[in-house]
Amino acid sequence: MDIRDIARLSGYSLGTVSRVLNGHPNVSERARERVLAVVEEVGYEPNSNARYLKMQSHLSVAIFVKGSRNMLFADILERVQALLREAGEQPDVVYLGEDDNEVVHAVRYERLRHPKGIVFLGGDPAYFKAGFQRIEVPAVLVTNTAAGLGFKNLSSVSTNDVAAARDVIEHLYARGHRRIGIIGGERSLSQVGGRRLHGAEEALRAHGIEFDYERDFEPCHFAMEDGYDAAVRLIMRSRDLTAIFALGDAIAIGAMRAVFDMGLRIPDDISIAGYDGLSAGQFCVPRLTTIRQDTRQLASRSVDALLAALGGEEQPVREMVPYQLLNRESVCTREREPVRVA
Amino acid sequence: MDIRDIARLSGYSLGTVSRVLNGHPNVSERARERVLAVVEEVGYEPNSNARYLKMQSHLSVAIFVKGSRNMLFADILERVQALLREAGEQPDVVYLGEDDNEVVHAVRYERLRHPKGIVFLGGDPAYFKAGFQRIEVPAVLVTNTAAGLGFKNLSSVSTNDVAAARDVIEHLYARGHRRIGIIGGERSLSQVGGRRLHGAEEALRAHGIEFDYERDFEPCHFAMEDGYDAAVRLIMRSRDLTAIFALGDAIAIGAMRAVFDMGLRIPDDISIAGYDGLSAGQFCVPRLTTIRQDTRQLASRSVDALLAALGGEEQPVREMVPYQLLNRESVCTREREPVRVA
DNA sequence: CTGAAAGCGCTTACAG
DNA sequence: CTGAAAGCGCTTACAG
Repeated sequence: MDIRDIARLSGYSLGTVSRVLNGHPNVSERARERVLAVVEEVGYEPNSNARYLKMQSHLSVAIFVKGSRNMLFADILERVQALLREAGEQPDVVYLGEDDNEVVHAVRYERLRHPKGIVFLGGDPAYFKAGFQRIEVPAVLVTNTAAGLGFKNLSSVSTNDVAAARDVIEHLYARGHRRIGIIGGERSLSQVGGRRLHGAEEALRAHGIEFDYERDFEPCHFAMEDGYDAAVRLIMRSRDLTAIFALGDAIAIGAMRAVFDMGLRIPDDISIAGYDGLSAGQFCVPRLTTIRQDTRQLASRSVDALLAALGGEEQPVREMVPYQLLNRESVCTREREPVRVA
Repeated sequence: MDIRDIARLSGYSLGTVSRVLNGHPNVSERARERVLAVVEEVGYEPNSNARYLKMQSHLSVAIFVKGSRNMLFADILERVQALLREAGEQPDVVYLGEDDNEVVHAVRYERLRHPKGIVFLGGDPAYFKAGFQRIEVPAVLVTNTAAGLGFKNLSSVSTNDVAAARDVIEHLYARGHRRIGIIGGERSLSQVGGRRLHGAEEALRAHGIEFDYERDFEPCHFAMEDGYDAAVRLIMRSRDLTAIFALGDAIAIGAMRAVFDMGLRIPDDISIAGYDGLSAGQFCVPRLTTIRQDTRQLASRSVDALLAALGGEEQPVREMVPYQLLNRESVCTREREPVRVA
C-alpha cells in the first residue's frame, strides 16, 4: 500500500496525493476530501524512509539522555516527550552512560539520521566545547549551561546550580552548622556537581570558613549506592561534621541510610541536605530537605527553545529556571556548643 | 558525500562499493581495502533512509517502555540496550504512559519505520490478544507472559508472579501474620498486578483464609505517591491488619512513609513486603523485604530470544526467570495474640 | 489546481 | 570479481 495506490484509488495523481498529505496549499477542497477519505479507509501510512530520503532530513528530533536511572532526567524526559509529541514531533530517545561523551554520540547520530533537532538531557560543556561545532541542527542542553560556549545553534535551560548550592549552605549555616561535609560529583567546574560544589565553597568562605577538600569532600556518582559509600568514608574521616550536603537526592538517600547504619540519628547527630527534588525525598524518614529543580519548566522551556530554533529563530536561549529550597525534616537547628573552659 | 563519491574516489563502481560496505562475499581483497581506505579517509556514512528504503526495512529494533519512571524497567532497559548494541543493533526506544496501549503504538510504529524486531518492557496481554496479529516482525514481551496467546512471533520472558506472590504470603504467614492487606495493581488477571494478587489470594486460601477484596485490598498505580494514599485508605479501613503486601517496591516505599505518618512502627505494628527488588529498597529504614526480579536475566534472555528469532528461529520462547525473596527488615515475626477469655 | 517527470542515495539481481 | 541498470516510495519544481 503506497502513495500510488492512493492516487489510483482516489482518481488523482500521485503529486496531488502528496500535496494533500503534506498540507500544501494548492489543492482543491474536493481533492483533499477525497484523498483523505481513501487514506483513512485503507489505513495508509507514508513510508518515512522514502519521505526523509527525498526531503534530505529526518523529520524527528533526537533526545540524548545521560544515565537511564537518573530519576530527575526520567521526569524531565517524560514531559519533554509529551510536549514534543503535542507539537507533532515523534522524538527518538537514545540512552547514554553517565560517563559517555554525548557529543560524540550526537555527531554520529546526526550523520546517520539527520534529525532536525537535538535535546540533551544532561551533558558536559567540556564535551560540547570540544566537538559541538560538528553538529549543525538546533540543539538544547537541559540542566547544564551552554553560556560562554558561543554556539549559535545551542540553547540551554538549567537551574542556577551555584546559587542553589549557596542557598543550601546558607540554610545550614543559619541553623548553626559550621562543620559541613559535601559528597557527590567531581571538582570539574563544567559539570553540574562541580558548580554546586563551587557555590557551596563560596558561601562557606563568605562566612569565613575555608572548605577543606581533602578532609570534607567525597566525590561520587549520582546513585544511592555511591552516596552510601561516600558518606561512610566521609564520616569516618571527619567525625566532627554536623551536616552533610549531598549534591544529588539519590546520593542523599544513600547517605541517610549510611548515617543510620553508623548508629547516628538524622537530623540530630547529622543533618542531611540533598539536591534535585526527587519525589522519593518526601518519602524518606525523615523527609529530605533539598533543592527542588523545576522539572516542569526545565522541560517546557527547553522544548520552547528548540521549537523556536526549528522555526527559524536565530538567537539561542540561555535560560535559568527558578528553583526552590524545600525545607523539610532532615536538617535541624544546631544548639550552640557550650563554651568549654580549658 | 555519498556512495557515488566513494565510487569515484576509489576507482570502483558504485555496486562494488556497496558490496564492500555490506560485507558481501564477492569482492576482491584489493577492492575492499581500497574502498575502506577511502571511506575512512573522507569519513563517509551511508544514508540510512536510502538504505532502509531500498532494503524495505529498518535495520533497527524498537523498544517500547511502559512508564518512564518505572525503575525496574529503567534497569532492564539499560541492560537490553547494551546487549543489543553489542549485537550490532542500534535500538530505538519509545516511551509510553503506564495506561497506554503498547500494541496500538507498536502497530503504528511498525508501519512507519519497519523495525526488524520489537521489545516490550511491560505490557498487557489483553492488548496483545486484541491487536498483535497485525504485527509481523519478531517481538518479545518482558516482565509479562505471552503464553496462551498463540502468536508464533511473540516470545516472553518474565518472573512467575503468581508463585512469587504466593511466596510472599507464605513468608508472612510463617511469621504469624493472619490479617494481611494488599495494595497495588488491579484485579485484571492479564496484568502483572492481577497475577500477583491472584497468587497471594491462593496462598491465603491454602491456609484457610478467604481474602476479602472489599476490605483488605486497595488498587493503585506503581508509584510512591499512590502507594502512600492507598496505604492510608487501607489502614484506616482495616485497623487490625498486621502486614501489608505492596505489589511493587515503589508502592511499598510510599506505604512505609504512610505507616510512619500514622504513628505506627514498621515492622512491629505493621510489617511491609514489596515486590521487584529495586535498589532503593535496601536504603529504606527498615530495609524492605521484597521479591527480587532478576533484571539481568530478564534482559539477557529477552535479547537472546529476539536475536534468535531475528536469526530465523521459528519457535518463540516463553520463559520464566528465577526470582528471589529478599528477607530483610520490614517484616517481623508476630507474637501469637494472647487468648482472651470472654 | 493538477499531472508528468526527475531524482533523493542506496541495494541487488543480472550479465559478463 | 565487477559494472550497468532498475527501482525502493516519496517530494517538488516545472508546465499547463
